[in-house]
Amino acid sequence: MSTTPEPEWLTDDEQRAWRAYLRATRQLEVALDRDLQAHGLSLAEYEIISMVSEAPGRRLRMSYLADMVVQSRSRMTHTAKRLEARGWVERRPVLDDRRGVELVLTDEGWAALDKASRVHVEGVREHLVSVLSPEEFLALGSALARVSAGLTGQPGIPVSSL
Amino acid sequence: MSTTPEPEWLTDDEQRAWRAYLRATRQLEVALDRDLQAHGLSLAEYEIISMVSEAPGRRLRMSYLADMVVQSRSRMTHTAKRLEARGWVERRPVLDDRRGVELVLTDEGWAALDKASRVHVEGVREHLVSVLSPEEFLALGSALARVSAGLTGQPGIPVSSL
DNA sequence: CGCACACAGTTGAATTTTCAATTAGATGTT
DNA sequence: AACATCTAATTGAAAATTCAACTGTGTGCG
Repeated sequence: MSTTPEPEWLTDDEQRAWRAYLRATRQLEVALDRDLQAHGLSLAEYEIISMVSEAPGRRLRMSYLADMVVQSRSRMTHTAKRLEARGWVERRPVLDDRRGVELVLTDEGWAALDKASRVHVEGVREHLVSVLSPEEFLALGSALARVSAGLTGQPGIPVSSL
Repeated sequence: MSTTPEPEWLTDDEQRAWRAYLRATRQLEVALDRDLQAHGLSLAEYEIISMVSEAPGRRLRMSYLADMVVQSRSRMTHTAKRLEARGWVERRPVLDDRRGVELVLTDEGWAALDKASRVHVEGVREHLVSVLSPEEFLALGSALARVSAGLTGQPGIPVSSL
């Protein structure tokens, strides 16, 4: 038998960076979530209705949304049900694809989003943007955009195939 | 009555950066979590035993851990219970402070961590580190370290007080 | 000392998320 | 047309997380 090859461990600097990443992203999530809670929604819910609000016709398909906000379809369904119960969205069948469902933002949903969005930007500015220089923030954005691209579409079986 | 002052909305660039942040961080979490699942633990659990393993005596207090990994104390308790049930940690009362409990990593826990850590670093390298230049990655780390510092210790009532 | 308050951790119920089917419709191939 | 396969979405139970209440214990102070 052969010994398992040692992976390339993180250097001290890298380790520090990675730990900072984990802690900061969680703290930020918690902070933003807490602020939104006061307006009756979670960050995940906010992201959903926020995306819907920007789409033409204020409507977006479940599966597309699930991909964008990185939630399982199942979770998307449950969350949509709750949002619907609050009267913030309606679910309507898609015309061309009879399997499809789209979420439509209601006026109440729009109003709720309007209020929440103020709190949200302020949080993002205060906790993230204002702490970094403008260049730093944009650099972070473009770095993570690349990370996201690398992670998109390649489910679990990255290599070999053919 | 007076109109609510408009908050300083994000510019298009900023908005893009922020969206990239949200999506990338979630995708990365999902990817790393998926890899660890195969070894029977979640990323959150991994972080906990990983921190414990580095502490002198392989032991760390609950409340300290909760702060480090950004989890509520309640969640920390539940998670610790599960880890204990798997035999990966033991819970022991702290000597000086009779309110305190510390988590001690068992040999089984150490073994599990040893296996999982390989998968974990590889994931971090593949999905994050390798996508960025070394400078970029370290810059991201230092930027987020500042974000974290800004978020640490200031619970919910940041201003005024006195 | 005695009291008020803060801190560490736990508990169990409510809520949310995950997980493993399941239904139904689209797509591609022969 | 008939078949297998894939995609969209839902369902309900299991598992994890949050939430609010609660038990002990440390701390500061009159």
